[in-house]
Amino acid sequence: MSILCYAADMSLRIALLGLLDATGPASGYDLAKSFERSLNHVWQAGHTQIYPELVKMAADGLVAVESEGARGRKIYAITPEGAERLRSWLIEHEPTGAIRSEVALQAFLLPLLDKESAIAVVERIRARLQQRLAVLECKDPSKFGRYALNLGLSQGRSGLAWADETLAELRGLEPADQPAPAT
Amino acid sequence: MSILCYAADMSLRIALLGLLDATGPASGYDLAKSFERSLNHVWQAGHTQIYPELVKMAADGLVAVESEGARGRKIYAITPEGAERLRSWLIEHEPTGAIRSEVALQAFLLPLLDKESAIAVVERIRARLQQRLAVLECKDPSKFGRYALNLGLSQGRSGLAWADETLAELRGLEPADQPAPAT
DNA sequence: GATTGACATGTCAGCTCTTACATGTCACTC
DNA sequence: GAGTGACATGTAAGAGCTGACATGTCAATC
Repeated sequence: MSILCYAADMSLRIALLGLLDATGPASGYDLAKSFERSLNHVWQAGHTQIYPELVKMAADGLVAVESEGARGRKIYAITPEGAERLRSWLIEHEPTGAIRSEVALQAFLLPLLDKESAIAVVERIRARLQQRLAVLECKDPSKFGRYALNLGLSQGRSGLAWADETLAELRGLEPADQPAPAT
Repeated sequence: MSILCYAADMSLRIALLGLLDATGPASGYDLAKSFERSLNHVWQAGHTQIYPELVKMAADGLVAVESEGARGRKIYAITPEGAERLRSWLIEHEPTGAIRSEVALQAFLLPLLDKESAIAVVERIRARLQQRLAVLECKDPSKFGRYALNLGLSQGRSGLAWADETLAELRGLEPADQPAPAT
C-alpha cells in the first residue's frame, strides 16, 4: 500500500524565502551570492541547488518571476503565500538539534592517536575555527543576520576555548600514553 | 570525457571504523546503538545506513565479518587496513567547518517576526538546547568520547548563553518595533 | 577584433541520508 | 500455544546535496 508521507526538509526553501523577504526581489545568482556572504555559517547552498529549487518554488506559488532582464537574468519575488509559509515554518517548526560536524568527529576520535598526532590535529582544528571566527568578526553586527551572527561568534569562541584547553591538557600529559602521575 | 574524481564523504565509514577500533568487534545492531548513545551529538546514522555501509566496507577490506552468532547476528571487526585508513583520515583530512543548523537558521530569520513571536521562538530554541545539554551532562567524562563531549558541553553552554542574552535583548525592546529610546 | 573575466543560468551523475516497509528470532508471560 | 517486546538484519523510494560539465552575455582591455 505504501503510504508515503515524507516530512520534506524545506530548509533550503525557507532560507531562500527568508532572503527574498528580508532583502527584496533577487535573481538566483544574487541569492547564491547572499548565501555565500551572509548565510554561510548557518546553511550552505550552491547555485546548482538554488536554480532548480526556485523553479519548484515558483511552481508551488511561493515565489514569482518578476522580470527578465539582460543576460537572461530572472528576478524572483516572494509571494504573500511564500511569506505566510515562511512565518509559519519559523513559528511552528521545532528545529532538530541535529549537528553533523567533521570537527566534532575528529575530536571524538582523538584518543586513537598518539600524543604528537593528537596535538597536530587539534592545532589544525584550532586554526580552522580561528579562521572562521575572523570571518564572522568582520561582519556588520547591525545587519539583518545579527542574531545568527552573535550565535556564530559565541559558538566560535567556545570552540576556540575548547581547542586551547584540549591542547593544554594534551601537552600537560607526561610522555607516557597514560596520564595520572599521582592521585 | 567526464573525469570524475569525487571526494567521497567517508564520514560514516570513519565513524564506524572509529567505534570498531575503540570498543572492539561489534554487530551492525551494536554500532547503531553506539551511534545513538555516544556519537549522537557528533554524527547521526540509523541502522538503514549502517548495514549497507558495513557490507561495502567489508568488500573494501576495511572490516571483516568475524562470526555469525544466534539470531543471524554478524560480528564485524576492523582490519589492519581499516585501522590504517582511519588514522590517515584523522591525521590528513582537513575538516570542512561547514555546519547546517536549523537552530541557527531560525536565529538568522528572527528579525522577520514580531517581538512576541521572536521571543517564543527563542524560548523554544533555548528549551531544545537545554535538553541536549542535560543529556550530555549525564555522560561519563572519562569515557572514550570525552574530547567531543567537552566540545559539545562547551558549545551547548555557549548556545544557552546566546539564548539568554537574546531573550533579554528582545524583552528589553520597547513595544515599538524600533529600539533606541536614547543614544 | 580577440581575449579575458565577471555575470548569469542551467543539467546531470552519483553520493548521502531518511522514511517506510519487510522479515525473522528468541525469551518471557498469560 | 499465543502474544508481546527486545533483538537483529535487511531493501527500496525518494529527498538532499556536491562536483563536473555546458552555454551564453556583456564590458573592458590589448
